[in-house]
Amino acid sequence: MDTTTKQFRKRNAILAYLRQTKDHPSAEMVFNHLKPEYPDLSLGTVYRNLSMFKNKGEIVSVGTVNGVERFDGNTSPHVHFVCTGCEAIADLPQIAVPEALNQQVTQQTGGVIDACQLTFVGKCSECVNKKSQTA
Amino acid sequence: MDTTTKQFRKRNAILAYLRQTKDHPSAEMVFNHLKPEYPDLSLGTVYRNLSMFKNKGEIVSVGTVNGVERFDGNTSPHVHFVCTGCEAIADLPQIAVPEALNQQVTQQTGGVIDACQLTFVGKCSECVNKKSQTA
DNA sequence: TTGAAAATAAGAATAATTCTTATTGACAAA
DNA sequence: TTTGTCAATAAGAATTATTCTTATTTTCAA
Repeated sequence: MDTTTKQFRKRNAILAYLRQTKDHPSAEMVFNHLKPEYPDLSLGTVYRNLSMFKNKGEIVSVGTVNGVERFDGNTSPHVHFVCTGCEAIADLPQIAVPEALNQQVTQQTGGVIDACQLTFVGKCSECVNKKSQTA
Repeated sequence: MDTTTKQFRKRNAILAYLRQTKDHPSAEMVFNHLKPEYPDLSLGTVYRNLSMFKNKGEIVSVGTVNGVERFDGNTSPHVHFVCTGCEAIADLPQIAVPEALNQQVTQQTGGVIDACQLTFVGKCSECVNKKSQTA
């Protein structure tokens, strides 16, 4: 019975979704997206696998918004924009972190740098408009 | 009885500690630090006040390390260095975020930028040494 | 003093995340 | 092919982080 096979490898579905989506979903968002197709999917499984993929470097955490961790299947370093209105996280692919900064930090700390996170926080144009409509 | 007075205004003690320390403590770290002096301090009170100070802009969140939020009493924007070994967060006061980046982002998004977080993640010199000793 | 409203805080409740244990898959040996 | 063993996977239980509810204290005007 091939449904039995389908029942497993939920791990793959989780990774595939992260890779494919342009959102930067939380564990719960991933769960909600996959639950219809995998009815006996557990939220714990989503957390466990996200954590495992993160450790393996297959996905990346882009920090937390209102206490909820968000993930990105795109591991190449890029800048993020977090909207405090709708809680969306968008990529800013055309902006790069100046390499000179890394070198400065290495010098100052005397340690080793693994990653650099640059995040802009604000309101996206949509939420700015919504706000002005209300007022 | 003036001990009664001391029993309250724990809020002030929380803010004072954040202002004075160079660590970037979590709610629990703040709780552990103040508990000896304020034996009936509740962890909930620490969370609530940290959240309130954050909203008022008197302190700032510097993100989470291993799922635990960390705070900074220094609200002037500066760069952080997170050590994944000892979970310490240090300031890098001499490094500034290039203003040109802000302008780029404003143009690209068409939205409003409230803040910019630049964080370097790696191992501090101490943890690098520890690691090589073990090997 | 006393009464009402605001401020403050403890403990209860909830939400996020991790741990434990049971189930399934893979695959070598019979 | 079956069966046994070990690794992989996952569900639900448990734990930890955070927020909510309700009780206590303070303030201050009457």
